[in-house]
Amino acid sequence: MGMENIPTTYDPAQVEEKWYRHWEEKGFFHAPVDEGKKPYCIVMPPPNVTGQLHMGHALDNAIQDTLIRWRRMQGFNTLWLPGTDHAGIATQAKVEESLAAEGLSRNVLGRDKFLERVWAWKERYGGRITAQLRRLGSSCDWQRERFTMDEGCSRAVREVFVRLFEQGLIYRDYYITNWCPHCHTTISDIEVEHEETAGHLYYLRYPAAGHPPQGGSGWIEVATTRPETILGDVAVAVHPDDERYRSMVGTTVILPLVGRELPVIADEYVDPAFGTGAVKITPAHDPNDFEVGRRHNLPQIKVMGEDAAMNSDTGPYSGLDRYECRKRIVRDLRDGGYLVRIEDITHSVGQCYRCNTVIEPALSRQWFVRMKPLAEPATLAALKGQVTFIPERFTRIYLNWMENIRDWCISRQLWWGHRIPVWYCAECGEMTAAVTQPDRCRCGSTGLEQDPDVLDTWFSSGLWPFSTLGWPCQTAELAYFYPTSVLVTGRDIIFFWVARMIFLGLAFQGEVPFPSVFIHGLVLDPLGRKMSKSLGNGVDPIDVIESHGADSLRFMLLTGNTPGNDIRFNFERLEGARNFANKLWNASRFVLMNLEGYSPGEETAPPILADRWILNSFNDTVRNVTQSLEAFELGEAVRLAYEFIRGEYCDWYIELAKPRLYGADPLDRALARRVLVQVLRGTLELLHPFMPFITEEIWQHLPGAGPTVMLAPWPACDPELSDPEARAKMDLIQEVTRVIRHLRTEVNVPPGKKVNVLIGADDYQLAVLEEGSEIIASLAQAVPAFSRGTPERPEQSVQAVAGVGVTVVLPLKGVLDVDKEKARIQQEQARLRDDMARTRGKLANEAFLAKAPPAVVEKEKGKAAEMAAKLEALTERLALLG
RNA sequence: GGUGGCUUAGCUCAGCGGGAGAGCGCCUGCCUUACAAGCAGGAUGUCGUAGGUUCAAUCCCUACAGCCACCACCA
Repeated sequence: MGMENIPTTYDPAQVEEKWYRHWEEKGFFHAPVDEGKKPYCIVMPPPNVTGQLHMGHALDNAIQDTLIRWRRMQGFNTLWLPGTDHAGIATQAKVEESLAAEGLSRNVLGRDKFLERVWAWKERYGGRITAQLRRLGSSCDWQRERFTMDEGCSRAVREVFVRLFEQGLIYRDYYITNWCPHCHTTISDIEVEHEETAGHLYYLRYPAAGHPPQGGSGWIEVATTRPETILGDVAVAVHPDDERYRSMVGTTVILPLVGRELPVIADEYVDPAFGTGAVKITPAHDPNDFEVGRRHNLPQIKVMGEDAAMNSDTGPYSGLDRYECRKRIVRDLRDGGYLVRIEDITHSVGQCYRCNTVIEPALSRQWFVRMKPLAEPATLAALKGQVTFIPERFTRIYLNWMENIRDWCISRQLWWGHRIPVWYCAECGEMTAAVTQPDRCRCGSTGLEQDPDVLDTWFSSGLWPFSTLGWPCQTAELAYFYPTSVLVTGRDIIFFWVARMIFLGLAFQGEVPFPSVFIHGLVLDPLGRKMSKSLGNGVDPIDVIESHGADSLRFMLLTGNTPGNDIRFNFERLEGARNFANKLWNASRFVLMNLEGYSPGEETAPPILADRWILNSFNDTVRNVTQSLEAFELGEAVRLAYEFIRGEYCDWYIELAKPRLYGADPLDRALARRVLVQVLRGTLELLHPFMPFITEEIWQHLPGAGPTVMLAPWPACDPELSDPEARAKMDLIQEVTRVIRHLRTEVNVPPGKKVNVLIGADDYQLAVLEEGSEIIASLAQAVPAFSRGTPERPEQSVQAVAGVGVTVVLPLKGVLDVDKEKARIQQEQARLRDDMARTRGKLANEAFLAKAPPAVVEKEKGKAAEMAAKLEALTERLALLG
């Protein structure tokens, strides 16, 4: 390979596509079942099938790909299972929009034709996001790609529905649900976003019917934010203990404008301190009123239709939009003398999470999942540690939600989705739930009609960890890969998705779908705002890949933040990442340029200090990176690798190698080359999970490369390479080098000019520095000489002599006083021994072992081991000091 | 109303019981035969406030303040 052809700047565009194609074509992503190997599996959170990649996806997938690539190199049989979601409301809305542009609507087309259009839409845009995921470098098993509405997943959906139905865990009921007047469907509680909104509180006076009771005022005053709903009022409620209204309970009042007589009832729900302490009750249009209505057996009067326009039962208001009606009602109430006053108020108003339309609570017949029996095992699983959230605080959030969970409304008045597998008999009215369409009803009638509604999108994604592995068939994949190893997702969908996968996994597989849930934050814009279409502040990952490369994007997203925390998109850091890739590129160029005639097996001299030092450092890095990955600290892992490459390999080792490469000793030259290559190769392997493309490109250029770095064994920590002595010596040599460099600038010695240096040191240091004198000479442009002991009045010597530009007399700060240093170490050792005794005592204490959770015991053990290691290091250090 | 998070160098953020750090920016000097997307050197911090625990606290505990997020049925 001619290195002259390797350009001095790294160009991602030249290599990314090439390698991705290579990997995919060679089948490196594919994971067949192999009982001889340990499985490691992640199911990808399925993005919207017709969506486009955004930064959230980029972060999510960068994390997953890093974990997957790392485990794959560790020798696990690694399956990253990709797929897409049909995204009911979102996709249907998009297609409806495009129809509207043609002057069409879904109702004009009819259900079948409309669905054809959606499928065509899916065909057209369905490949876009998966192509974009490839550009990120995602090493998923595309041969196993799934879609929530493919045959297998649909089968699983029907199976789950029918089984839950048969267990009585799915029921159909008239209930008040969140109606989106724009999307024309019910949505579940978590799909409603509450926003603080400025509104008005209208105080209205309802006159008493007949003669006012003794002591009464002749009317009752209620407060409402939605005056148009008075048309559906059926009662006025007060708190049972409220003295002000006690005499009125049981009497009736007249509903203004309508004239209906309403009973005054007592119910604990009313807060006497709010408004007037009297509440108008509208069971068909408010969830609380609905409950009150049920308790008191009140009628439910609907006053609005699907568009949230007033219905035909509202007389003069019929046909008016709800807000238009509000204005009219207020005017009419004022004219009639019923309006007492209007107050400004800010209150939280529910909006549809898709279209931001204000939700109208509405009464309708819907399907629900009974949550209590499903939530209990899911709660227990988290309490018992069968599912662990990373970071841990999300466990509480999850538990909190699970414990207060309400029944899940799963029916949607949409067409795009899994149609509810229930058929109604025209003859007897019987409902039949079935996996496949039944021929006839139990009564014998063939007049069956399927429920028109479809299921909530999250119903099918909730089955994702097992439906994608073949369930309900007991496939080899299911047995082998379930439960999966970890779930990686954003904290915004813990409720929507994670919780549902957990309880459905427990219900149908008897096991949690994953032992760990790794939660990451949102990617915010550079100013810390959420990226959104309406703000137009989104950054397109594909643009970034094109300008800076996928590796840089991944590096930027993975560094400098911690699990669960939001991350700001930051162009400076992106450039930093690109610069780092370039640094890596050039360091590699340097190595490759110096390999002319190199053969891996050639004879070398025994390692010298510099080699021992870099190998020790590399070994430490391997250990620390691996440990960080095991703790899901990806940012820390990549930072460690970064610091090793920049701070040690590039800044020092390469510089140390230069004179050796150009020198006369062939054995030493061979040694330097060998170590340069060995460490570079290992570093590329460590970095590969984070920056797959550039590492593959360089790795392939190294002598003895295999088919792919993807399948190279993950670097192992090698006790043979551990060499604290070399580290200690190099620390001293580096310190001296830095001090000389500093003094050179202080006294303005021109860069190329050599200086004579006189260094005072103790015996131990003298030995070390003499060993390192060549290093100091070349890296500090100095001619070092050493003297025993501290030079007198060192600073003055520096000034006086350096002014001439020839000799620098150098004191070594701090390290000179060996006795002091020894004392310090001994003191620390004593403290460590103390701590260790305490920890060991704890670990020997049976009461502690019995009571403490396993995690705590493990932590204590870890601490003990850590202290032992520290102690050992200190002992070595002490020995070095003589 | 409830819960959680954040507050560390000019900016963006790591760290987290015994040395206060990185990147960018800034200052000085360098195109030194891998890299100016670079090299060498440098300046910069009462680690939000007040208490407490500890031999030792930026890190643990308590309270407070400011910002942010989530949850909640305020009519």
